[in-house]
Amino acid sequence: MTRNIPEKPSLEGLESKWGAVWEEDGTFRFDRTKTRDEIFSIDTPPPTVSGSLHMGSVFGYVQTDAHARYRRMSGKEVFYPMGWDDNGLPTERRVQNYYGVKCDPSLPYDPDWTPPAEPSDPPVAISRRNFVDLCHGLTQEDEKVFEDLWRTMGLSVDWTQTYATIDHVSQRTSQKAFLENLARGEAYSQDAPVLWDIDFQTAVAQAELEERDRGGAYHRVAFHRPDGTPLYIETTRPELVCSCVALVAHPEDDRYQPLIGSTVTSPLFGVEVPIVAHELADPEKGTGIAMICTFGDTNDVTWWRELDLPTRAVIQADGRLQETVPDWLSGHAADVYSEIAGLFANQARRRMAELLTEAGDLDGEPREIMHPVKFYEKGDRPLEIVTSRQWYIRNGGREDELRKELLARGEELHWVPDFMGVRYRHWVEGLNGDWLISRQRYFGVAIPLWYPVSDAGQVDYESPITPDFDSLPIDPTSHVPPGFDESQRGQPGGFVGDPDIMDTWATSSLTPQIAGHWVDDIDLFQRVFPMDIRPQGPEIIRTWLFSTTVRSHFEHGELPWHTATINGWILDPDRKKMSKSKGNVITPMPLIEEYGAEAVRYWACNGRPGVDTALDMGVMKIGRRLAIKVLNASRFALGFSDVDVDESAINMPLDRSMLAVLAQAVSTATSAFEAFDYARALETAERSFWEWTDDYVELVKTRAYEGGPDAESAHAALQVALSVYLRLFAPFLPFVTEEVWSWWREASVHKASWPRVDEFAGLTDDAAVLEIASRVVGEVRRAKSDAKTSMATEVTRVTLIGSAEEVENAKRAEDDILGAARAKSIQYVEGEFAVEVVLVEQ
RNA sequence: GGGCGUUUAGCUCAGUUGGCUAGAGCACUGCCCUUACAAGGCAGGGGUCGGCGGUUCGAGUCCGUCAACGCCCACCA
Repeated sequence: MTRNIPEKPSLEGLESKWGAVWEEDGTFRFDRTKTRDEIFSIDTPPPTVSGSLHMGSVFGYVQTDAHARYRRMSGKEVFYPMGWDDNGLPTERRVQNYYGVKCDPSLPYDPDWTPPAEPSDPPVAISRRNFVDLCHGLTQEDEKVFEDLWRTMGLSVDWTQTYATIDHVSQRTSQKAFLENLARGEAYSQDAPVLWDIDFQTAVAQAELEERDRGGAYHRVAFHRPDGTPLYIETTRPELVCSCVALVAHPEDDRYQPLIGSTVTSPLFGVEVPIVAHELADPEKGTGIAMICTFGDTNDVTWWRELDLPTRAVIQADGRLQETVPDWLSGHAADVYSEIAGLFANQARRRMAELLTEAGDLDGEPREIMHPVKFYEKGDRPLEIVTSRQWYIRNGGREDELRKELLARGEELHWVPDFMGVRYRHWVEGLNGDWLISRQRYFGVAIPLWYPVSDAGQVDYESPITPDFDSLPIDPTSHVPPGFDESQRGQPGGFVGDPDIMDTWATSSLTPQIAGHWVDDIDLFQRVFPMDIRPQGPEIIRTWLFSTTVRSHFEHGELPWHTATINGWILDPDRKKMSKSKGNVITPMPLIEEYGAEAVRYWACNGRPGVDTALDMGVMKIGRRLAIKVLNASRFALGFSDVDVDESAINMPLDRSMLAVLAQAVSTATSAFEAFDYARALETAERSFWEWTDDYVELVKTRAYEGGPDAESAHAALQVALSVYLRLFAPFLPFVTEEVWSWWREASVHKASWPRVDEFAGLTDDAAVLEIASRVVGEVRRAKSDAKTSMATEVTRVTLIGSAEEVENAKRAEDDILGAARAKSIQYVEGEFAVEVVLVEQ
């Protein structure tokens, strides 16, 4: 092929130019005829499309892309799909805000309804189906934005292999896997207290909790013993005195031991409650004796369950205390309760403090404290505990045997970096319950079950009716179970559909099965599963990584992937974690426009695996400079000939020495990539390339311009080296390397083979030749710099003082040294290394 | 309260199994339009490798301990 080298190569426009070519040519299209051992499969994280774009999104994906490109060049067929996580609460919340709507499942579907032009305030109530339609529509727009970003960044995903966690295949996969879990007894439902978000009005799982420090106050409240003496407890939740079912102290606490088994009455309400003993009661906290309410915190749930206490719940799903007076209160107690009925917990708390004070049962002023309070990670108000029927998948939180098996999976998984495995272990060891997967929300995969209704009108939750696999996905609120018809919905002798959806993790825990088409293309699935790598962020080890492991363990009896590569956090330039709440999120597009996609990629690939990395425009500038350098150096290296020069021309010691040095770099970069250390591979290539341009290129210049066979050797060596450097950089700088490749090669550099050391067989000489030549020229440059003169200045005489070996090696590159030094002659003296330079005749 | 990670030049970071005067880029200083590159090149100044204590012929690297920062987990009395 004839070389076609532009006069003034530039980075401008390369992203769109090559993005279009790759799409057109199907460069990254997956070839499914390959077998499992020939394939490298990636369980790409589906980004939450309703979330904000920020540099954190770019960071990990680019690192993975670099690795994918390495594997592709190494001869693997890379299965690199892209998913969109559009399922679930984040999308619902975005739709609510974007259009000013809220979902009211009691409303009928209105096929003609269109969203208001401006977000409506207050929100318009719409039917569940209208609401879900809006979610679908908006997520498609959001997905487009992400796809554009990924394409601009040059991710080498196969864009024909995309999925969305709410699409047909995902729903089918999710429902089928759930039904399999149910059939094997791995999924079950239970009516029990759960952590509950009062704003979203849904149950939440342990994995979605976070604790936030909130102000509270210890209220020292008097209960009364039969003889009237007060017994003080301390509580931050005096509004729950009406829900108190017992007081609890540690069994070995001498202060309270004599009271165990006796009763006290609650203040204001006069309810008689027992004093019980349990190890969980901490003698150090408060007065050492605590009030057990149903339910103020997860401790209460434990005590209630283990001590078999009655239930006296007043907090409703909306977070308010119920309006009607509870049946365990009457007379004066009922009057007191009416003071707090219908209030939110925090309002009731203040009122109760006043009432307790009036009654003389509050000792002193409430004592302000800061304490950790459980929140739903996406929520704004503290979680309450509400009893409700929910679906669970076993995860070892309640069974030692399963927990051990899942811990063993964590050991079996190859973690990069390895210390990330500890986070998995700690999470599994710390689980305190099974995985709650049902959510009382709308936009998600339905729990594919109906329940029979008895002739007496009772719903039988213990005998769910399941759909046929072929009918999946189904929506039990609109589809009818086999053997029934719609008129029997909700009727005695009929059925009801489960109104709940599954949590988003219940579906995204199946991404290998979804991307690999487990439900509808088992041939493809077997070619890609178990996947090679799962790249992801550290914060979702407890959710995504763990839940995917659980599902695969149950469904396939093996790990879903061989290796998990965990990326670090992105910190803002002040080294603070970027988060929306801090308002320091930096979006990628402006940076890409300013520095170019390759500069941003360079920055991302400079972050070490798993290491938190600060956003640094300085690093991006270096990346941009490197890309420009690649263009210019390539122009030089290819500019001596119109066609390829035969490698057999490479016979000059300096050229062969350079190739020996280059072979070293190839070896190092390759082993770095094999260890998933893209950053070291980049650093190796970059350092080597920079030395190549600074030293070798300067040394060879004079000879390269002279013509003749010695020049041919240089031309061929430059060409071989450039071919290697372009391929070493291709995973990191896909656009500029492709551009240069196209000047003199037919196919894509991304389909070229990763450089191998055996390419240099027969082309190398002692690396020491280039090394000594570079040192001598370096000393000459220093002399010129010290003399404050141009590097073009002629040198009268150079004297190299060195060992016999150094002298010998220098002699083998003497003409090149003289040319680069602009020297007329060089003399050699044996001794300790030094270079004497005489600039002008003395 | 526990766990993990980080701490190396003013800034952002390398430093693979312990081994010669600790590296890079940015920033700073000086010089240079040298036929790939002046939105560049060349050269240079700058570091008690967080503190303390060990192991060793030798420690940025291994061990102990303390501190700061970050993240994760932990029963809200």
